[in-house]
Amino acid sequence: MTAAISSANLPSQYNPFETEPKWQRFWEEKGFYVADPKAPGEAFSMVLPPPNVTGNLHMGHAFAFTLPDVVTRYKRMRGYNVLWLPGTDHASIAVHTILENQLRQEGKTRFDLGREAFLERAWAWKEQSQGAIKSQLRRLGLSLDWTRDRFTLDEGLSRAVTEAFVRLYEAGLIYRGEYLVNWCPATQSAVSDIELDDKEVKGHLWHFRYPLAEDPGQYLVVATTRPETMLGDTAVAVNPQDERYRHLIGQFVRLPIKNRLIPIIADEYVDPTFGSGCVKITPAHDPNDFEIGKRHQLPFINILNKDGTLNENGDPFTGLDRFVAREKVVQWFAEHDLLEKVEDHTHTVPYSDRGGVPIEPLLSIQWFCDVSGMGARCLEEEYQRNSPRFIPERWAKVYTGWLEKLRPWCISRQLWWGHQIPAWYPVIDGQIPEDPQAFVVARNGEEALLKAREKFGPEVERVEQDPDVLDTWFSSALWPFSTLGWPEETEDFKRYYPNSLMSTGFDIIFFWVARMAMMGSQFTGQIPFKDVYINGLVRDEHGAKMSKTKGNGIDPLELLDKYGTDALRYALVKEVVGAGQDIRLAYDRKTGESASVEAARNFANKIWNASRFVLMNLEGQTPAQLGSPTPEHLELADRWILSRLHSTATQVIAELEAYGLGEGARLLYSLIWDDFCDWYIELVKPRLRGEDLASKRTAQQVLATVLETILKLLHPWMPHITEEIWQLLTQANQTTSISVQPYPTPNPTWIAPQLEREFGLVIQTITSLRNLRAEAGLKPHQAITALLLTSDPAEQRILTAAQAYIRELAKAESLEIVGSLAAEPKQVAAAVVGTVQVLMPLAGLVDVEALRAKLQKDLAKLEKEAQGIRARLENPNFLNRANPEVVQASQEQLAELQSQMRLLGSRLEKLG
RNA sequence: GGGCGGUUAGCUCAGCGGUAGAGCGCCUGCCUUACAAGCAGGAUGUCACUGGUUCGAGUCCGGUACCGCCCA
Repeated sequence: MTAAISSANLPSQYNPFETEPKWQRFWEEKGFYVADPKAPGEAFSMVLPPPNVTGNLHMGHAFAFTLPDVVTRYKRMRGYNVLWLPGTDHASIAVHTILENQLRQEGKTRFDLGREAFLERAWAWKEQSQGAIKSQLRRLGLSLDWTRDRFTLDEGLSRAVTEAFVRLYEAGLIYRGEYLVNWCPATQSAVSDIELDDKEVKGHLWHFRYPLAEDPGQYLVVATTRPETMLGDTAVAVNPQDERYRHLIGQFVRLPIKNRLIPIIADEYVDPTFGSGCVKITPAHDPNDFEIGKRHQLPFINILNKDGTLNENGDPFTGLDRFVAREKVVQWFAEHDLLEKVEDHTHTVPYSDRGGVPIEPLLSIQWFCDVSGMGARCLEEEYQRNSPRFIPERWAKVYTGWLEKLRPWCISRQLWWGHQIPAWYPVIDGQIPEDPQAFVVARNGEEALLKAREKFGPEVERVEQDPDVLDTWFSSALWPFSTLGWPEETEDFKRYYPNSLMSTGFDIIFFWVARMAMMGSQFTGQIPFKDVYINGLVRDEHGAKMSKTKGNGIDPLELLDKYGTDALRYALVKEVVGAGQDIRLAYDRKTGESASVEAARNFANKIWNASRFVLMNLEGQTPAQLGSPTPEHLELADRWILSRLHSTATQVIAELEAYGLGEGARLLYSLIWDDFCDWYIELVKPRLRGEDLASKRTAQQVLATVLETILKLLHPWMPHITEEIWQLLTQANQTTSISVQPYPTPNPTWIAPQLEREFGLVIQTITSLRNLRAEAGLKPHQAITALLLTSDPAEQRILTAAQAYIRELAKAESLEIVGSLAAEPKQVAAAVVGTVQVLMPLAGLVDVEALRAKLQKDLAKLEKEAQGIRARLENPNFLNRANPEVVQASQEQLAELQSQMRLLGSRLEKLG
């Protein structure tokens, strides 16, 4: 099968659904993207931000993954030794939420099921979701190395997690401690600060009276938004400078309901201007109060159970839900005349991201990681060496800002799906000692038992592993190196670490990027990536953030099914400005159509048809068989398109090097559609049909080389269609792939700005004639007579060289380029380009008024333009202070406008 | 309260010191053997407001308004 035969059969519409799966399979089967650490070339390595195994990919994934694929494909073609490693994340809390919702439908809880059965379900869910995600990643045409696919809970990564935990513990950086954690009563787990979602809530501010112990007729007024917490109050605080209360400091109030004496203490934290200036202190249930409690050695009274009901300390409301208890407390105060007042109060309440309910600060024993040291090292790296480099730069501030106010990282979660904490408690006499510090950390159960007996004596019967799992982000933090085989010093690790690039969203700079940096610096002594490219969000058609709760997501699969992968990829990337800016995706919810993806689909179709034209005219010859065109055979149009090609390639490469992915996409659009299709192909048609075989061959050579270069330039954005056409064009027969061909290297000697300017005159002349035709109401097939009148020898030379083009594209059967007119034509449509008078004599009946109106309109336009420049040139300050070149350019510009106006004026006069 | 984006043609967005562009949509004419998912031609803008810098400001600097995000 030759290309000549197959290209004759090419359909006139590009069908992505036939070609895309074919090439996806081809790429993977042939292993083009399997990294070889032994192969030469500077390493370019990335790990895919692992999608959660929570269902399907959404539009944000499609966007966030296409961007680095453009970079990866470019780097691969540039000869780098590329590794792009895929994987998925177990997403502890998210999967729990899904499974527990399922169980709720069945009227069960995970505790009914038990750990083992629950985990079985989790693994089954993971299989299903992971399968869907992987096939979707493949459908996006991402050039991932699937032989290195990883999952955060797989054996190797779990070993890395255990190793990291043990090493951190041995370095004294992991400890158990009693802290106020953000407790989610819905999921019954601690959540980190950054898993909180603050919501504005309309609530109340209740003002309570706390009677003084020594004088029950007097009382202090405290205000609270959470009345039930008063059951755990252990002090009332005032500002030490506050004259109103200074004399009371050290005295006591009698806490209502509980009838408990609690001290009045002085603390700078209290704002004397807010409310009454008295603050109730509940150290076990408020982060600020916790700090005060520690400063003043107050008792910590926990009143809550883990499910959000009150415990025995909440007596007399033991067993009630926190919100029911709230009402009861208020009622009690009201009944005992201790409720001073109630105000409406809008305040922010922290909600659990996953659980969807207000979190409760709760005193409990958790595992913590002291990240202060690693954080400080990361900060220094960023400040001293700009490492990692953020693109766009402004995100570095978000990163350093967070690192500057690091808190201990609570890494334990009261969940089952995840990496169980590698800590064991000794069982002595059938019991685990109450001391929270009685544990050992080990790599496995056997080691734990040995360590436990060593530490607690031979009476340890057995050990019991901590039931909690680690925060999912703990394993994610190791991702850039755990995926490469760490803690082993593997070949991959040595070759591809640190990663060259991390491409991800701004929303997880804290969750993820900072933690990877910290763990990387801790375990490998290096920041795990050189560059961090931060992409923006895909917003919906109204500019709103897509979210599950709003239900305004746009399904990428729907658009892929409708327009194809290349179209979606191109549509997403071409919207990007610089980097990191959000994009908005046009979308019609009624029809499911997207104008921008459709435009990209049309672009693909345009490329397809231009290629079809080229293939049909190469007579079965490949670019290699045709060879390079010899410079002396090139004509004007050839030199022009080659100049456009090489200058655009130069710009595209500069953009790619600076992560200007959208800009590069737009540059190629213009090169392909405007320059190549609209002008070059049209200009070359007569030569392909003509008798001049040398000219024909040159045209074929230029068409072939330009098309092949364009395909390579565009490949990173639209990998499938470029592969499809490239295979046909080169007759590569699937022996190799365009994706592993060298990226074009522009040759500056082909770039001819002067020639491009001159060609501009030709284009304008043709456009002007077409305009005259249209104004005169001529049918497209009607031939015209054209006169081009200019006294400028340079213009004469250019037009003469291009006269065949003008004849062809303006449908001029007679064309004269003259310095003066022998006889003045009677009725003539006229325009002016440069100093060329473009004249189209019209035979027979013509609407003279229409010709006049057209000339007057053109004149008015010129006059308006001239006025601006004249005003500038009449300003002495401009003449004195502006750059002389600019002044001269303005003068020349005005001179040209004036001569154009003279020419049009004389045309107008001649109309009579 | 602090920080970061954005505001340009009906819509989606480029442009970032020399007097405004693209795609879609709109109007006119075309199924011209690469392409009607197309071709040719055309219309459309106090570049949010406001001071300033400059010979000259969508373009640089300050402020205001509105929209959106992030952190308290």
